[in-house]
Amino acid sequence: MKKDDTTPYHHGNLRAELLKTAAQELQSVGVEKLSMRAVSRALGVSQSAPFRHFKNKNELLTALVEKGFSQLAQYQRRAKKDLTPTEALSAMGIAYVNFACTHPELFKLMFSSQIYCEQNDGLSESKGEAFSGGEAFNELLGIVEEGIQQGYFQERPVQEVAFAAWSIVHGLAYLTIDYSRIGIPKDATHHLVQSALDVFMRGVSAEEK
Amino acid sequence: MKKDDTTPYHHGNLRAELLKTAAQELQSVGVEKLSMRAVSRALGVSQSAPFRHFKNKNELLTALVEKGFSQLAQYQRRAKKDLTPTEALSAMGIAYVNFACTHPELFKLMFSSQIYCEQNDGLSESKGEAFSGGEAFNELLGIVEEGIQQGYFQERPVQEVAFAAWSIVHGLAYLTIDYSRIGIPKDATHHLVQSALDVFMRGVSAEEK
DNA sequence: TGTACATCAGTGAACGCGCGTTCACTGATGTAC
DNA sequence: TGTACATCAGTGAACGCGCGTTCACTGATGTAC
Repeated sequence: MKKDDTTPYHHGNLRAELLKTAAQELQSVGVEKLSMRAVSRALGVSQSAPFRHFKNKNELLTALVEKGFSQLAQYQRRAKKDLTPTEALSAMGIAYVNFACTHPELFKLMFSSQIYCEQNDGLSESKGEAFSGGEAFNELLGIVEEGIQQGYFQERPVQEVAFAAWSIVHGLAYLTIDYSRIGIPKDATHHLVQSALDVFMRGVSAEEK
Repeated sequence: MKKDDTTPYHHGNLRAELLKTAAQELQSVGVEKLSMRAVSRALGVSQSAPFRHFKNKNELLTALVEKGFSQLAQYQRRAKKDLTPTEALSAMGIAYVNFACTHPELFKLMFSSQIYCEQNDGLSESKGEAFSGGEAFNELLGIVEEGIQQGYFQERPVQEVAFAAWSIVHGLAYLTIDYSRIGIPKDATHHLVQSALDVFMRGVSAEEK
């Protein structure tokens, strides 16, 4: 056990560094080219070292995804601070898209569900919590409920509205990621996201325009 | 050259069969586990045979994706037949989601942009046409324009509305694919899609409600 | 119609690659008395 | 404070695997005269 957290031992806090390096590697080469060996190499450590900290590759990826989800939830929480439900919903949407654009490969991995499906059929129970983006979705449900109660949004089943909101930002996220190199110029993206959210807000709003 | 198209030669129309088998394989194992060798094996043909018909794996995948896009456009065209713009837009959205759910792996591959990015940097010009889902997006632009001109939809820049529409159905498609095994029960999906589209249509509609 | 030749569409062996994971090991760290 | 021992976190060699792709080949098909 280390007393000195600031200056780790010569053989330091490998687990944390593995996660950090794996995240960088993921970002730069994508999931399908992410290899345990490359991560080890990047850290100057033997290729078997990671297996002291993660049972297998899948477990490393799972840890990455979990970190991703909590980071996303953080983005959301920050975005909605001190805003009316209408503004908050919009801000959270933009935060979602921003997260996706800042960490495109991580974002895709988070939602690819390719981690659990391959092997751990037995562990399915945990997915509902960790993998449906539960925390972030709960934020969303909260805002929507508030918005309806306070008369900002039209009366509709909360889950339906939340799901619709999730859909549009999810779509925006994917389109922005996949088409940033193609077709759509980078600077147009923000405007397109904004106007798509406007359309959505109008669809959900209690006011008549 | 074959005169008898119905009964191909003993060594038949391999190219077409490769595409068909690759599509099945893609559907059942996903892109990252799709291998040329597996396709060859499935067809009972030597593992080098495919390379007579496709320069490399990338070219096979590209062909698959192209077929996918034209099939998607077909879904769209069928859906909108003889409907008002409002109904058509909604029907096309449902068709889009249906396509995605029927061919989830193909759909993901189509939009993953992992095909071109790896190698063919020189071929980027063609992407605008084939890969931005051009044909399908044009269908969409057409409907939106019509809808605005005929007073069904609120006045707004056509591209913006079309992009917003695309976003929501794209998001619905991805969420439905990735969460069909998780959380959301299969039969709830259709209802959620429908209600998300309702919200969107309200946001875009010219009528005040 | 028959022969000679070119082309086409397969075969099968081989290449080199990077990967995930295991295993016996070693040296450093932490703990008990 | 010092010694004996257990545990921990690395090493490096090796395993077996499936892959994409190449290459010299062969046999069937198509073409010209």
